[in-house]
Amino acid sequence: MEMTQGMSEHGASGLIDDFLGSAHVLAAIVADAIEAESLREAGGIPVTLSQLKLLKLVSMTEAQTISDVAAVLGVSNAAASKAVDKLVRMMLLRRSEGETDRRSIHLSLTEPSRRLLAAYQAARLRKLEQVFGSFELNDLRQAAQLLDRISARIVEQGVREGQMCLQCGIYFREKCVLRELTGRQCLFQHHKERSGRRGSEPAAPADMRK
Amino acid sequence: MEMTQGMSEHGASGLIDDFLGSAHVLAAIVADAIEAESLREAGGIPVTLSQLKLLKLVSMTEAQTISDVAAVLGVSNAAASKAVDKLVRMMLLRRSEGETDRRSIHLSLTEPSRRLLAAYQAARLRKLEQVFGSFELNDLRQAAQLLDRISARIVEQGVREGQMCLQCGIYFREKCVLRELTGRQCLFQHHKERSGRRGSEPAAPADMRK
DNA sequence: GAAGATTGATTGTTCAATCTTG
DNA sequence: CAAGATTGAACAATCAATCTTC
Repeated sequence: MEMTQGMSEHGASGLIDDFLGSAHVLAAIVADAIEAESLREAGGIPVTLSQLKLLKLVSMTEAQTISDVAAVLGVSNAAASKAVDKLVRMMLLRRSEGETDRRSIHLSLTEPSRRLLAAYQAARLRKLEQVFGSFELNDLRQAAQLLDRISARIVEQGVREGQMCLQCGIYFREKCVLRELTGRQCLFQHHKERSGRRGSEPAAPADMRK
Repeated sequence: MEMTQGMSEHGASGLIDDFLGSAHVLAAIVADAIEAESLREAGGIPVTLSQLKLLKLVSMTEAQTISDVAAVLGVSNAAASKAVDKLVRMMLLRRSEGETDRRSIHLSLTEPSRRLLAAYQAARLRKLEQVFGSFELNDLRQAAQLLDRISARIVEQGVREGQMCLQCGIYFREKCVLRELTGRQCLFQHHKERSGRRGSEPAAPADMRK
């Protein structure tokens, strides 16, 4: 029974485990007590976090292929197709054929989903202010930087090439450090570029994330 | 095309979103590229992360009720029961009736699962050394502290009382700051106390985490 | 023929109901 | 009858196969 101690001498391994544990716990609690809870408070229609993610994606990019949706949601094409279908039946998404390519799809929000999204954002903002009011922005900035550097390092080291980054979860980011540090492409960005290039609609989501 | 800036006026909300995004991304990447990947490298039997979690729990606490297993895994009792059943069929767990209370269950590892766990731990340690070799332990310590304080604050603020903490994921912690800061109980700890009290076995897992 | 989306079969999850022991 | 564990029905995820449009 060796494999007892810590990483190098002693302590290091325990420290790293603590660090990883802290990051995991924070992520889990945020998802549960901030995101999902805000969603519940947004009231009305019961919607899962993964469904919200889809709605948010649509509001931000006017997504036009199921594959992109799937990648951003982190699920299979099949699952994305079914998820979209369900939201359409719930009247939270509008689905129309692509204009230039009839294989692809154009998704847009409906009034109810716009309201839902806005209510969620408001509830979330309230919670975040309560929680983060007492922390130093500088500390947060610094910590975020460290986390990003670690993420980047893991990706550099460990992930086989040719894969896009799709770890954003619900946090689509204009300025993604992973992207910058690793040169890895991200489907959110990828889609924004593509849909930007063909200026079919102004689309102006304008409500999220400000 | 605005949607660039941030929270209240400018900056704060964007910063917090970035921070939360960084934490989420790190957690996701660690799960994918460290934990799951180490598990794949451990080779032999294909086991999911959630199954590993169960094995690890057993190795650390000699778990004795399905409900505890369920809570720590973060799934329902039904799912836990089925998961245990499957691992038993795969010969990775031994299940016997409780000694004092025949309703409950006593779980223990088998030789193959012991080997699997050890291989996983070794692969994981290798990866962690590669990844974290270049970071300052002090920065990690400090960041972990900040993360913990934020988690604790969210729990204080947002979570309805009477719930246990079960957010550890795969990171069972002897010294959980959430527990200390919030007084909230944790099932891992809870079980350790209980099983410590009835000294039925030395059990000495002793191999994990030290 | 290849890219996109959908459908069918399997697996894993939940909730509700049931069975067993205390 | 309460606490524990299991079983059955319903729902979402996956992979493989299919259908449609380019």
